[in-house]
Amino acid sequence: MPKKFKNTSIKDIAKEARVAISTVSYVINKKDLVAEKTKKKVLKAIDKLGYKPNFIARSLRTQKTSTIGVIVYDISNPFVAQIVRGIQEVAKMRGYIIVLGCTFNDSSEEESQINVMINQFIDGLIIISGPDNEKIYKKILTKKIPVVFIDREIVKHDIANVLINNSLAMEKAVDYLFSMGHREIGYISYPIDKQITVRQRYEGYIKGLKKNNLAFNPEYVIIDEKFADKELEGKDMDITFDLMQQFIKTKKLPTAFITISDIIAYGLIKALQENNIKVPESVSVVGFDNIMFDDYISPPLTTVRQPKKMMGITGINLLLDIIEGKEIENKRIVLPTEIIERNSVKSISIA
Amino acid sequence: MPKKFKNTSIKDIAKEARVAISTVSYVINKKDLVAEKTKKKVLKAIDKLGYKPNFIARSLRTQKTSTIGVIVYDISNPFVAQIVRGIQEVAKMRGYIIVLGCTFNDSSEEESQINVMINQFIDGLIIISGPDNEKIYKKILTKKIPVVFIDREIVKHDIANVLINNSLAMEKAVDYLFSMGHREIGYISYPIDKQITVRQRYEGYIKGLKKNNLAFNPEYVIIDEKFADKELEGKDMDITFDLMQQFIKTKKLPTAFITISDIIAYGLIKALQENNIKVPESVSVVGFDNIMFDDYISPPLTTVRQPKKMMGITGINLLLDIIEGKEIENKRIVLPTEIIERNSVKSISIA
DNA sequence: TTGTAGGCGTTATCAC
DNA sequence: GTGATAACGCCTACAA
Repeated sequence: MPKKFKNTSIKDIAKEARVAISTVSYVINKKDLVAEKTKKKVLKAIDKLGYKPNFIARSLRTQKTSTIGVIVYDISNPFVAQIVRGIQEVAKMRGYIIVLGCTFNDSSEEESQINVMINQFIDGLIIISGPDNEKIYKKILTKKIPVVFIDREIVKHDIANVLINNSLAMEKAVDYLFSMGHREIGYISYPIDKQITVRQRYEGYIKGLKKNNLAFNPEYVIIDEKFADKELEGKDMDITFDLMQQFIKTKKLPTAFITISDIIAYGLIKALQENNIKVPESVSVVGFDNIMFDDYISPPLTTVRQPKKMMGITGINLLLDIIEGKEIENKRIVLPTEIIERNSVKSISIA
Repeated sequence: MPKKFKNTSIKDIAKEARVAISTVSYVINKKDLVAEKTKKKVLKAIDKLGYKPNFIARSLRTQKTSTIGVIVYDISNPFVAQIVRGIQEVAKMRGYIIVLGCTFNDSSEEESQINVMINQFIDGLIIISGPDNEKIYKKILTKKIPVVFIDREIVKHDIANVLINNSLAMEKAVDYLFSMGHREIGYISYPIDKQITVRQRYEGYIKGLKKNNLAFNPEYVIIDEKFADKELEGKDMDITFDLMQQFIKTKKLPTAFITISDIIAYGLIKALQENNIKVPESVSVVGFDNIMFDDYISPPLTTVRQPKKMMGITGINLLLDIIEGKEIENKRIVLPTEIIERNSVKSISIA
């Protein structure tokens, strides 16, 4: 065992400054309760001994840790990294510390991580995406721990959310493609039964089709269980690529595809190009998320922007407001999306 | 204030099971010290009341938190995200929790983050990249807190590192380009005076040039202060793009560029293409890192692979070994790199 | 304005 | 094998 260096404690300061322990505590916390003269003495002692209050002891005493847990499914996904970034920034600003947990979309892993965190060392929790999990929602409700979910809608319970309008976003994507003359619009998605978010997007797609009097063609939609495989880390691109290689060989292509993530769009585009199908000349594609590489692939990707960083910022602010007992007017915050036009969609003339 | 739910404590269990507090503690920790019968009683009580030991109290008592801090400069950078991922995986396996801090390459921010963490609530620290900072090294040394740096070499002090051989990696990149017939090799990098790592790469570049009897042409190297601007989040691509737009207008291009990161390479390629300069037909480019998008840009990027996840895994294992007092044979671990050939480099015939 | 003392939930050291 | 009790470092009544 590496010998733990005995840190100077409030006691040492008291001795050094020749005051009572509580006096030291007062100057640290309630700055104005102590006479100027004693205060100075204490401060000097603190400085001299390089004293720093002990987080752990303080937490034990106050039952607050100023620590908030963040559960994500994959920190190396640019979409979530961007959200975490937003969280991190305001957490720091508001004096909180971030504890990170990755689940890799494994529900049992998620449960265990949340359990560890909830277990009294966290003031609040932010959970980003991931499959629906009723068990966890129940737990959170009974434990009464402050939680906000980002990009994961909980409909049945009164739990705080920050979201986008997934259905509407997709509907608008269809509208957009329609307005560009597309009449055969494909769709690539994760399985829709595991996550409400994903299901809502699909519903938006269907709705958009209907609204524009487009026939729904199941041939054009690719929804595959492989996407749900938790072993495949960040491999959505590769999965899509493989799926499309297959698709191209056996089926007729629509004139455009909508995907539920930019990463999937990347895989799609690559597969298309590898088969000498030009994007956007032969088939258009619109992604989802607007991650920072969209400008740098070719063609630059037209996509639905999610306000990632803002989702993080909004989420943590909401959470901290709850923790700090502020009045919350709205526990379900919906942020706007928009279509970012780049060059992966071509307008086609209507025959 | 949301009323904190009083959690069941070891005391409650003791009462419920009609044994002493210490007995409960024994069954939790030293499983074999207690008679089978009492053990069962206790376990039953624990189960009944849903008791979970309190991390904070335990930490206060044992002076260990099973928490390790990870300081990164930008969590949304795919290179660091991948390292963090490796860290996260083994941390979980070995029973530790990760606390994340982002510095955005701001040294004073880094100092403050490290200070907060060192401040008694962390068993050890991993620091990923970032500019050299003598002050921090001193601090770490005096505090005697277990630390390992990843991708950031500390030469003057006896501090644990996991690294690649930056110089050699670059040298090999030059060799590679040379072997493909290139004689004019440009170089794009962060300022070399802020980070040893970056400087070493530059030295490797120079060395590679010399070794192959290539003249060093300062016209071909782009090293710009803009890269050091901490305000520009994940904007290396954009910075490079702008820099190159300028470069292309005013200077003669080499036949190939080496960059110190794939992200920079992306910006470079885009600028080239925007100016109708074909990659790799007119100029070749080799990146650095091998991030997961390299296969999906066009042309797919030839690059120097860093074993990112393995760097994370190695780093955390080293750290935990130190924390747990294991014998360390080597505090400076160098991991191998390799060139990944894709399609951004063209072999040119030698006139 | 300052000092005393109890307790947050554990673990560890003693006795018994 | 089990039970009492003192710490870990801090905060906060309450008393002085």
